[in-house]
Amino acid sequence: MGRKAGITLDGVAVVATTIADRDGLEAATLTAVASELGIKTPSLYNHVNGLAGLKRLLAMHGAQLLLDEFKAAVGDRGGAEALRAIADADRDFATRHPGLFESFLPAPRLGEDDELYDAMAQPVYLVAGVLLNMGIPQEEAIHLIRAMWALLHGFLDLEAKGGFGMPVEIDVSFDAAVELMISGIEIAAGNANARAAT
Amino acid sequence: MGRKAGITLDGVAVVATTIADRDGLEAATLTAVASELGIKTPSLYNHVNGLAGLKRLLAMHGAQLLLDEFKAAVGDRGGAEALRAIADADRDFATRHPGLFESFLPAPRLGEDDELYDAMAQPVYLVAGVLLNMGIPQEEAIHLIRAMWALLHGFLDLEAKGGFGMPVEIDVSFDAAVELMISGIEIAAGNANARAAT
DNA sequence: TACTGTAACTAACAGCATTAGTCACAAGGA
DNA sequence: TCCTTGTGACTAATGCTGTTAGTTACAGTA
Repeated sequence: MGRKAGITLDGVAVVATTIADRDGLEAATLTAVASELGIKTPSLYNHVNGLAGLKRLLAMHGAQLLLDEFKAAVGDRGGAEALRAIADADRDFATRHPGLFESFLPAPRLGEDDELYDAMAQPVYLVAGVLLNMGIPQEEAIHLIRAMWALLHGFLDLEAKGGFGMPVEIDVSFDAAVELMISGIEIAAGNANARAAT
Repeated sequence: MGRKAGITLDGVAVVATTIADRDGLEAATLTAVASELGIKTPSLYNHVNGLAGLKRLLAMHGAQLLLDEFKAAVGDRGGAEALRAIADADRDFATRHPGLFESFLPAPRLGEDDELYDAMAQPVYLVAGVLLNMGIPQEEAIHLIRAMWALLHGFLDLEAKGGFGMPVEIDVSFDAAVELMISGIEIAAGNANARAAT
């Protein structure tokens, strides 16, 4: 006994992600993760600060993955096309990683866990960048980002948890909702640019 | 021992709601509820089918309360005014009953628990009624309801869980998001009515 | 008055997170 | 080469969940 089992923090994250996505976030217990890794539960404390630490690791892992996928989806596009790409990538992510996606919230309060806060803010900053590039002034962009983020989060959460009743034509609904939001944003951008031109 | 303690299902619901709203949904355990009621944990099984039953009771209670508040808020208004009233009532509800609000999702799959499914669908039907009265055809209304519902749910969930970062000007953001959605709905209603007039 | 159902109880157990204390191995320095 | 030290596994034990089984006192009804 006392052998090293070659366990890395990344390995823990991957195993926890697999379990969370397969069996639901609440199934990603210390016991389940340890068992999957072939070690006893208390040994996990050498890698992670209890259950809270495991959840944090999951959120961190998810935030980085989501940012990567956003960047890949956006490429060098901008404007409405970039927003559509982000929306689709977000839904794709939520579909492929339901457990990880769920671990995203609650967000830490600012000053509580700055590193995690920062990681989770990155995808939002990316959206912010798109809006600012469209010519929307910062004071206005805050509200539009929140609206966009709320729509995406709400839609995907409802979809994941069956809150839409019958799962009929949800693809159409998603596209319609995103287009609705994008038109609103484009109108705001148009107004802002018109003001700037005078 | 063996005395009746005069406990009603409604009493259980009220106590559970109080705890959930005060200390968070996860604090509404069988032990906590039983303790607050002055009985032992296993005795709760005479009223409620375990923890799942308690959560169900909470969701049921919340759905009915929300429907009442929606109806009171809407009154005999219609159109955009009704939608604004619903949005504000929803946010008000989420603020006053954070635990209860959280218990709303996950929704049961259709056929799994029809009574709860129906109770949770009522508030949605109310929104549906408003849209149909605005002249929006049913096929289109489905998508708009989902968008509206997703926006509200997402916004309130993010707000409750601190997902917006700094809590600055959230009132403004909420109004802006709701107005954005309502303009989209009004445009759709205008188009539909124009088509109908020809 | 006897009967029956309800709603409380005690006892016991399993699964979870968590803490404390122990021990084997691997690596680095004398 | 040997000794020291730190890492990362372990066992043991605790407390808090929910849950089941079996028991018992009371209230209302036949």
